Amino acid sequence: MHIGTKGDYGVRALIDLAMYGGEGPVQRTEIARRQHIPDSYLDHLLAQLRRDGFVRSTRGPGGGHQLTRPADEICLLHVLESLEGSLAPLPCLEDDESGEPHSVCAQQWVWREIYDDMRARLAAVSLADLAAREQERLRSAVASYSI
Amino acid sequence: MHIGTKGDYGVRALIDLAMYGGEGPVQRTEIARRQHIPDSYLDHLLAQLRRDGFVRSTRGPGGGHQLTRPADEICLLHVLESLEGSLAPLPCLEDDESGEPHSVCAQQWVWREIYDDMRARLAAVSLADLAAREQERLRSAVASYSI
DNA sequence: ATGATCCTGACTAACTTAGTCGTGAATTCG
DNA sequence: CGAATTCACGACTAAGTTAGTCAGGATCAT
Repeated sequence: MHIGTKGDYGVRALIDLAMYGGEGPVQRTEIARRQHIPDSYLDHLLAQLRRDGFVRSTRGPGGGHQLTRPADEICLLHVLESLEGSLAPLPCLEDDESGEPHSVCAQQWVWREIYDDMRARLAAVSLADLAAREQERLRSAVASYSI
Repeated sequence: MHIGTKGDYGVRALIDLAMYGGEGPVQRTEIARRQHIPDSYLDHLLAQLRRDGFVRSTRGPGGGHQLTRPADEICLLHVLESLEGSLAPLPCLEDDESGEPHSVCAQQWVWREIYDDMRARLAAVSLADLAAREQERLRSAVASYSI
């Protein structure tokens, strides 16, 4: 695995929707501005997230993007796998549906546990959790300004 | 992180040395043949492992490569970090000596635990452990042939 | 209709990966 | 010594990935 800007930006976009999406659709340009993401790139990330059913979009004036489910029902694991593809650190751990058994490699047994544990931890974190942390981070940043 | 052929081949080369290096130096071409690694590529990997003090090489006829320490004193973590560079899944977790504090990202707190856990597990596995597993794998492969 | 907004695919530059190849340097043996 | 053997090192390359940009089309509220 390796979380690049896709995973970083994409997750932040969803956190943004979790935080500001209460009052109807949020526009892409607004997310891009708030999260410092290139607008044209965010476009692609939202398209991917829509394909995988995390967001719903409406066009036309007043349109924008919304989460399809409550933020506490969306887990980080699924979001990252949507944005980045498989998170497997070794090709031989990839879970492909083709049924082809991947070749065994010398370190497989070590990484199997690490990978399973990683996925379990990521599955235990929801967008709501991330949004709460972000909220707290913003609060403390403002506090430190006002000192 | 992402373990590519560097990490796979390099570790297998060291396992090979752990298994067959008891009787003096092992030649690169011999490792390459046994482990199915392109000879000229293995060259680079051994160079890296030598730079980081995992193997010692001697030239000339009868020369080859040897582990610098007993196989149970070399852990997988250090070997992989030598071959692949930092295993951090996010740039913000990279431990650089420059002292520059990397930017914080939204998911950092989740990955911090995962990364620490991963490193601990990799540090707990030695080349001797890997060699023992490989020995067992070979044994059972031979056994299944003779049925 | 029109203007806001999302949607899609083509394109690109920089970087990484997985090597190959050629030459040089050290060591041993006859 | 000199030839054979083995490692040592750097230049080069092809393919794939990443991180975008850009142009044009589709959809919808008003």
